Amino acid sequence: MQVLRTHTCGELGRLHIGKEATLCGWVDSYRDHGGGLFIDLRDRYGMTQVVFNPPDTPPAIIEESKSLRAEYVVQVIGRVAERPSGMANPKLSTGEIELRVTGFKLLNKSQTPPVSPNANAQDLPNEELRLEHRYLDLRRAVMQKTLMLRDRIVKGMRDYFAELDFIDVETPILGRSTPEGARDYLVPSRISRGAFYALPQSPQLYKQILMMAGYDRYVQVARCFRDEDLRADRQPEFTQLDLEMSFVDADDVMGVIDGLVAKLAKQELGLDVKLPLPRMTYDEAMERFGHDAPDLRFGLELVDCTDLAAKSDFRVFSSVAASGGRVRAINAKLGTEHYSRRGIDALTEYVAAFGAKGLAWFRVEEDGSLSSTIAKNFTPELLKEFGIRLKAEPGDLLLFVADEWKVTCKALHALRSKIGAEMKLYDPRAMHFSWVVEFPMFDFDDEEKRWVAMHHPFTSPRDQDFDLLKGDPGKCRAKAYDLVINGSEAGGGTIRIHDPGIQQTVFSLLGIDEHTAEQRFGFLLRALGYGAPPHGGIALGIDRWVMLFAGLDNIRDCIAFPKTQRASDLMTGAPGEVESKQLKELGIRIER
RNA sequence: GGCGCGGUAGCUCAAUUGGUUAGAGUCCCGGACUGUCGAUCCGGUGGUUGCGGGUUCGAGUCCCGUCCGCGUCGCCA
Repeated sequence: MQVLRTHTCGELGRLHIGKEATLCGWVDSYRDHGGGLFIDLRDRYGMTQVVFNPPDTPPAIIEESKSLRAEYVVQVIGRVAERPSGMANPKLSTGEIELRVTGFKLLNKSQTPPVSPNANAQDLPNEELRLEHRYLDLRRAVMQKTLMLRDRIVKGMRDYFAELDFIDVETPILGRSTPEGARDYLVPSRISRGAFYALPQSPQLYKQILMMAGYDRYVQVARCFRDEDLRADRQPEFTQLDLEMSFVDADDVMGVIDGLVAKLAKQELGLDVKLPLPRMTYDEAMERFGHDAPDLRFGLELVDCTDLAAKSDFRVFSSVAASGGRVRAINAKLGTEHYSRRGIDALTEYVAAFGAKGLAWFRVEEDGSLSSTIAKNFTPELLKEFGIRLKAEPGDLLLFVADEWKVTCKALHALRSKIGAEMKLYDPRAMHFSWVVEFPMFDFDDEEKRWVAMHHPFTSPRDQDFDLLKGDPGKCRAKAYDLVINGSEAGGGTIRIHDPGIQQTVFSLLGIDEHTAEQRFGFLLRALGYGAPPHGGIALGIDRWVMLFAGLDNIRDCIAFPKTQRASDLMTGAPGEVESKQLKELGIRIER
């Protein structure tokens, strides 16, 4: 047969009635009625009911069709026919028609699949099996839907930037290790024995060099690698839409991304996103939400009560206030109904994982008074002040964390997220896009007793903060911006330093002396000395975009061949051992 | 590395306080059936309870260790 198929399983409809068609696909399910047999034939375009029935189908073919099982691959030739009245299936896009078989060929058999491509959500096999037999798992309609969404998102991005004159430039995968930042994946060099390449954590330095080379708008769909522990939204290799622009400030970069967000939100979700996207400074985000990527789909904001706490006789509050810590709270509106004493205990246990030593709480009674096991430590007047500060109304649950600033942020952010989800304070299908800007340049590493770059060492401080570099680095703010979708960091970028002097200053502040800087970044410093344009850019986490656009809660379902929590590939068995000959060539001996 | 959840038939799950021969649905195998679409009906096969040790008259169940998967803290410029 010359033509294996004339149509796909998703395209036949009323228009084709009476025509002959040849379909190929997988047997999704079969229904044997003795005299005749139905199969649902599936490919990535859809499903079509195929009928083996006299008089259309010759007896020999009907006999042959009896051996069909799930996932057999078949070719069927037949006539497209309208289904008998009352027999249409509204669940299928092709449900008004069926293919009445006249010719048939079994293209391949299948063993009984351990992972059923047609399993419904509650009978989904465990993930271990799905990953081991990924070729079967990827046949499932939701997986195909997600990967097709991913394709449209990436294509949408590529088209968008191409229209804006960005050019796609590939950068090396084999690069050089930079000790700052995440752990590198290393690749040993055979030729330079004892030396290693590192897989890129991002194409950061290459894209800056491209700006210095005059390619003023660069874009790349770039694979990135970080050898850190995995999470539901984190894989060791992931994909970024990476871009860089010359002669721009932060507003220009955010403006470009605003346009992309609007385009893709319209294209994929039918949403009209209002531009410009809302912006919030890092300081405001930390104060109101305790996190640099706040979920703005709901309220439940943090409220500072340190001044009131200082006036109480409750030692936990007063001592924290006296020692420079913070007492902050959230008001779970009408939360007493949702959280019993036991429920509050569970919340207390939950925040303990984030370093909070306890969770103080008050219920707001019918008369507006605050009740709690700790209420006796507060005067009625003070309780009233707390109530006013937190806008307390009957039925509300007030939850306090008293600790150093960082702990109150972590614990209350986690608590806010948990309560927001548990009390269903937002529509899970809602989408919220925003920017968080003006991040601190540096974070003080308490263990190593030194400043570390919050973003990366090439980030430019705000113009008005240049003097703070030498005076008070902790107050210095960066030209940095993170794109936040539903409480997830969906992208981040900065305007870079283009002045070699400032770059040196930042290096020395980070404890990178001239010699080390020369060794690691000499090429960048030299390039800065040959007419580097002001430049900046951003990288968007494509896997996360797909996850959020698809409404999924884990990133593995957005990646065709993901890794497990132990960073292994259950299908191929990677990482695997290698021949001793290979190790010998590389001069590597394994310690056991 | 820490904490938590899970691992029982090919698959999804159940199994009371430690107690008879570890069950159900589905898949698979055989049979019946001319319109189903989660087809239906009848019959049947199928088990190293992840692995190793221990306690016990007796372990899927309790204890110790270990492997694997998931979530999370640390980590992730």
